[in-house]
Amino acid sequence: MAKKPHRPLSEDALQLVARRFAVLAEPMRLRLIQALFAGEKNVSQLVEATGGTQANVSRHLQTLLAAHILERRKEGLQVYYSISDPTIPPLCDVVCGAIEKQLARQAKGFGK
Amino acid sequence: MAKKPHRPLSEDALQLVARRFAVLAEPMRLRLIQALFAGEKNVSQLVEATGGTQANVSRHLQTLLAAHILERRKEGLQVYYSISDPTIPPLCDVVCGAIEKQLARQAKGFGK
DNA sequence: ATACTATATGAGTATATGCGTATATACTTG
DNA sequence: CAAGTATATACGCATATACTCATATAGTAT
Repeated sequence: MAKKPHRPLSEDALQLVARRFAVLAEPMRLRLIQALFAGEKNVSQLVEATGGTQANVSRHLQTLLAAHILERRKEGLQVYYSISDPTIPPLCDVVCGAIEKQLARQAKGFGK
Repeated sequence: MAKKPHRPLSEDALQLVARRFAVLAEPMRLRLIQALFAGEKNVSQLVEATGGTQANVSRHLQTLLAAHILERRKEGLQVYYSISDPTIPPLCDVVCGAIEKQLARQAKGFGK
């Protein structure tokens, strides 16, 4: 089975892809994901790592959870979150690479 | 030079990454990108391919252009757009793969 | 010049979403 | 049971952005 090229996406799939990108389009959520690259953390640790408020961190964690990007594990009072979607790290790598090129281009004077 | 793992992103880089994801978080823009996988097209062709209005298609094209995802080429009255960022196809592949898994999971009854 | 075509943009409106404050829920301990 | 701690959520406000309609701009042709 050869690798398929880009087949057209159904309308439903399109909405899901857009939704997935939207979930990743918030700096605070990216901070959370980044903090979790090192391994699972509980909410308090994530509040500290990101500098956000507890309410806001919790909200964003729910968003990432609903998107099946994170998973949670309860241990007494604490809730530990970790990255459950293996496509997230390579995804971030690709985008970061593109951003770095863009930043490098801008550093040289981006008038083209 | 070994491949670097995930180094922490600067605040600026974080904003840019978030912005990039946001640009990709609209179904119409994904439709445009998808239509352009096959090669460059002018605005009228993209209007037809996506089923959007001319004004809306044009606006989204400007957004993609500003994000350095597309490039434009004028030929008389027509303006031809094409994908200029080589990271876009692999990016879409990764996300589409994840979405397909998610859809497959849902299809089997997603109560876990 | 005028008329026509292709594309871009300004204005207004509707919807979505992020954040802060306060409160609710869940769990532990005494 | 009450009190305390960790996490989640409801509400309201402010802002961002997608969309439509109308118009502006750029280029072609007569």
